[in-house]
Amino acid sequence: MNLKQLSHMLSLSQTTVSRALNGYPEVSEETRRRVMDAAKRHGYRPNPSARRLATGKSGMIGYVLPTGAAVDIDPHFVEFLSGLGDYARSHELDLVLSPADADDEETTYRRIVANRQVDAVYLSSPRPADKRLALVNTLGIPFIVHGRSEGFDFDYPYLDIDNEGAFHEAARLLVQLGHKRLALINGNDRETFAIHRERGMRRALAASGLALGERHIRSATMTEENGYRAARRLLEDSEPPTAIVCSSLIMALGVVRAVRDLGLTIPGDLSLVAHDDVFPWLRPENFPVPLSTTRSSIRLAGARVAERLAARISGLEEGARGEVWPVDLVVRGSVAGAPG
Amino acid sequence: MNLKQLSHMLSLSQTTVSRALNGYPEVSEETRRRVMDAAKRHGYRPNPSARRLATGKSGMIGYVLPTGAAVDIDPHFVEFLSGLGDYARSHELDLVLSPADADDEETTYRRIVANRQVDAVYLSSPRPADKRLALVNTLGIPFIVHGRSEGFDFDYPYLDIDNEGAFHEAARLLVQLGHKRLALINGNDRETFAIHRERGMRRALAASGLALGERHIRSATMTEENGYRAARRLLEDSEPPTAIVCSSLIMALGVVRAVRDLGLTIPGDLSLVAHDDVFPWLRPENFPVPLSTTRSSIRLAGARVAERLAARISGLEEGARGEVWPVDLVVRGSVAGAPG
DNA sequence: CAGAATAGCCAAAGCGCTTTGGAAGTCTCT
DNA sequence: AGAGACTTCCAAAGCGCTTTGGCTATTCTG
Repeated sequence: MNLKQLSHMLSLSQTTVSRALNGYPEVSEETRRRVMDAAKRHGYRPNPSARRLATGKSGMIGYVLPTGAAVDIDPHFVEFLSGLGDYARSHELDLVLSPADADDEETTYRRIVANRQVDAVYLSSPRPADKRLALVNTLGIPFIVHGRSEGFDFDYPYLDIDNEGAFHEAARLLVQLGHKRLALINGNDRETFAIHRERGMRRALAASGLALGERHIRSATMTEENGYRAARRLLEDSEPPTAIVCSSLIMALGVVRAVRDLGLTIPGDLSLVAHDDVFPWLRPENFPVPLSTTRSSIRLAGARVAERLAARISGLEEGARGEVWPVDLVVRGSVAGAPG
Repeated sequence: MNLKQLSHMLSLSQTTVSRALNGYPEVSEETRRRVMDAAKRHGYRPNPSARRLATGKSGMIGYVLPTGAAVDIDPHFVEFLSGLGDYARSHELDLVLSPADADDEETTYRRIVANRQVDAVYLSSPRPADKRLALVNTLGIPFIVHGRSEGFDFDYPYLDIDNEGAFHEAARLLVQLGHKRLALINGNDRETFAIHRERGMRRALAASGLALGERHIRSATMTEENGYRAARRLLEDSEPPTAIVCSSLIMALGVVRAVRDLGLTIPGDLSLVAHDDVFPWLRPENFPVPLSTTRSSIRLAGARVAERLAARISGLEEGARGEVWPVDLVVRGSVAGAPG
């Protein structure tokens, strides 16, 4: 069933039927109802390919997926996707993942924009002065950044959590508990979120006249192994920290293992706080010692990004609106007063 | 730059230019070269929307993503995706994720094939007599199943690992080590992979005159917490197992925690083997006691599925070829002879 | 060397939708 | 009653590609 058949069936022109279906005003209410009815009854669905060709709109949102033998997709991605899907489903929005060589995402961005494959894109894990962001901005396709960049002379729409505030609060709590030597096990420090977290922590320490020594910061991709290594390094130092703030639950697993291997205990010898993106399959309350966390559901963020993307596509949202979500600090058994 | 302009520029018809570009034989080699050159020089890229409308082919592969507030996307998905992306990238194949209500995926499948949004789809986590599989089979769109179903009177193309063989081997090893009371902590037992694993284990036990008691099988979605609960249940039983085979690394985390909580040790009191899909962020050799595993890279599977999907789209692969990958058994410190 | 086959090219007809630029019909106002 | 302003609909021109059905030369057959 296509437009031609449907309109013939109704003894109307394709124009009128098309307009009736798409809610244009220049068609009488009665006609519109008649058309709508017939369309529903015959299960008419406009052919998206044809519509695309005519309008240039695809009804899809895009994401450029960096790939390569050495590139691992972050498991956070899947949770974000859950949220995105939740929203997209109810709006018949599809998501197209365009895999790109991690060393050359630009070509792919240019391609999907030139081809008008998607109506909007989102970017994630931005870095300061991220090239992708500048590119997408000049290409003129609607977009939203999940996270933030820095160092641009233009504004852009984003959704981010208050990483700085979260780690500020976490550190402040630890300081209040009497800790003087804090350490940070961060994610990849070329990404903005990691920079913000470090900044938050430094600010909290500075407020009490303390500092975060260079040897007390470790940064690496967020795997269990890297958490372990970082913790070993820190704890075997001559001046080991009495509290660690950690950028991810997965790394925290490694930290816990290191603490055990060294015969130490949480929170007796070490207080631990980690950031929790809320995975269904790994929960901080189920750590050997329930883990204190800064918590923010990445899934909710996914849904919100989808919602805003949809709004931008339909012109309901404009401008460079930034949105920053507060982060909960959830205190559990893994923190205690500083030892000794 | 579109076809019209390009052909005008070459003083050729659109027909000829189109054919030259698409490798049709009825154009002379010299002309083809001339056309190819000009196309490259001017960066001509055929408009995919137009091509789609004309041919019905989209150059994308599809995946229907079950979503919903109560639905969690498996973290394995992201690893599979890495592999898929690896292959797809080099072939300019995009992947479109169509989120669907987990209770009604059928509508979405029908939509994407009716709309010809994708040239092929893949299914994952199939169950016995999986409706999606029957549906996709009758809809006539090229597809590949990642995993296997059972109980159909037709064959279908799939890629699966030898789950039965893997768990057979794992159990056999444990039996050889003298274990008599084995337990299985499985994934969702409505999925075929879980059924196969159970079958493999039963077969190994039966071969030695042993059996897998109902109380020694637990099945749940693969989270740390479920692993913990299952292990507690098993180990606090009046006849606790001396060895556990576990369907995932994430669940194994929970098992390890339970063992600790109960004051037991691995492998002294309990031998443990788990299946490892090879996550970059959680490695069995880094468990408190290095974990023995049945190992199969889900990422490689993703790449292979993409490759076969591409082959099916271009008609290079036909028929219902099933492909089953063997699984490595990797023995590490978490297994030992049965206690006392 | 006539007739058949083949190679190489082209005009035009789709693919199924949206949108432009009217054209008729109906009302309103002076 | 005629001019202007709406309202409601339509024919036809795209969107940019592929593909069908020829139409010329050129080459091959017997």
